[in-house]
Amino acid sequence: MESLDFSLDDLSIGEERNSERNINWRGQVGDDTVVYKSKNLLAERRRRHKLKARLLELRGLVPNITNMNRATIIVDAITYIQKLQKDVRDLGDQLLEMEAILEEESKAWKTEGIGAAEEMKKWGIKVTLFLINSYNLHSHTHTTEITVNHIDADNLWMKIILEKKRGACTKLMEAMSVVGFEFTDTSVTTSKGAYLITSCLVGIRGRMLAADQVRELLMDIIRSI
Amino acid sequence: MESLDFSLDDLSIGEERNSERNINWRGQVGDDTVVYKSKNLLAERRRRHKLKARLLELRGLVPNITNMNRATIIVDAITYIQKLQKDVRDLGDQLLEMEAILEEESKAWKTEGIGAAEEMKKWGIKVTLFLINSYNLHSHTHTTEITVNHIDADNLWMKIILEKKRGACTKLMEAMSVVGFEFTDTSVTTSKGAYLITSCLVGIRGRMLAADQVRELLMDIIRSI
DNA sequence: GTTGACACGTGAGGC
DNA sequence: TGCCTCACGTGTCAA
Repeated sequence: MESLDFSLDDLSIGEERNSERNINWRGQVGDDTVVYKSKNLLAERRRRHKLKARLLELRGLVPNITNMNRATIIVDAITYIQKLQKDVRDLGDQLLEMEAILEEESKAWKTEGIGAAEEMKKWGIKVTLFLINSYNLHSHTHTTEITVNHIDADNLWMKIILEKKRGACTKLMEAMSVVGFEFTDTSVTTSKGAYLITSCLVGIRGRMLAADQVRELLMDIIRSI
Repeated sequence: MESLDFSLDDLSIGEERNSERNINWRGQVGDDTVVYKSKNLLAERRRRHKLKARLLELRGLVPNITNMNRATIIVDAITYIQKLQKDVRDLGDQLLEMEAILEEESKAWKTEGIGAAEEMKKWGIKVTLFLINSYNLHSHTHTTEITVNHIDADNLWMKIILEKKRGACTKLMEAMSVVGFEFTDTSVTTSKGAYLITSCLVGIRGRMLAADQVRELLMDIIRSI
């Protein structure tokens, strides 16, 4: 359609003079020189140059240069943008994952308290030991009460009410550490010959036992003390 | 439009053959029909359409669309690529930083408290702690704060903010127990490289030292750790 | 009426 | 040679 119109227009223009707007006229100068006149000739030239400059600028941004062609420049830019978008997505995911890990670690730091697992366990033991030492009564374990609840996948909250017995808590902590548990945010209170121990239990990541199992474990340990 | 063009071109091409290379000539067919002849007319048209398609595809990738212009499409693509590059850079930096932190934490985990002071500073813990304990006495290290108050004749209340260090708390407790003190109602919290220990100190009856003396004792112990 | 943007056909030049 | 790419001038349409 357009080409048909153009051809007709060109025919008319070439053949006869037209005074319409955007008047471009081809004046015959002399015998063989044809002078082209168009009002937007210069503007069009500027536009073309600008576009070319933009394209070159775009090409300068793309590291993977396969060709100088206009089409390939754009294609390269497209693939580059896609790669960048993918990179951003991947990096964002990775960063989120890292943040989650950091958050978890920071949580672990906060709850765990003592840096090394061993240290923490010893720390808990010491606390318990001192509490034990502060009261040197002997008794049996028939008043032991143990509560274990899940906080999340890797953390348990436990409460133990335990009759005072020398070294009991130490051994408890040591035994728990042996099987991979650590005590964090431990609080020990003594009252009327009993310990009240509340603590967060941090298990080995991904290998946390069920609360009931931990409770049984604690029971066994206390029984063996 | 396009199909019409193509058909027209095909028609024109089919009508007459020209053997000149790239030479297009306008032949009069009949009385008023002018047939344009160029061998690359169709190819050029394809090329233009392909370029346009690429541009549209590029535009489809860029979220910030200001205009449909060819130039603005490219400009938008340029700015978008720059933004993406910046994002990638920033995310990479952030990720590197995160990895460094993780590395540091794991190192600190391994070396157990060597970098605790730096970590405390890094997290701004020291400032907070000093603000909290600014009225307290200073010990030999910047990051240790000790407060000791009398509760009654046989009991002291103490608070220690201590840089995390392997075995520090253990040794502290052991040393205190050696000289006849016991810890009761102890709470230990660790956060970002610091211990916060609050405890009641029970001394041997009738031999309780003054609070200052206990504080000095604690400082000596900590200093020796 | 002017301006900007487009598509078009075409010639030139590079593999 | 043919194919491909580009720049150019131009007509047309919309703002």
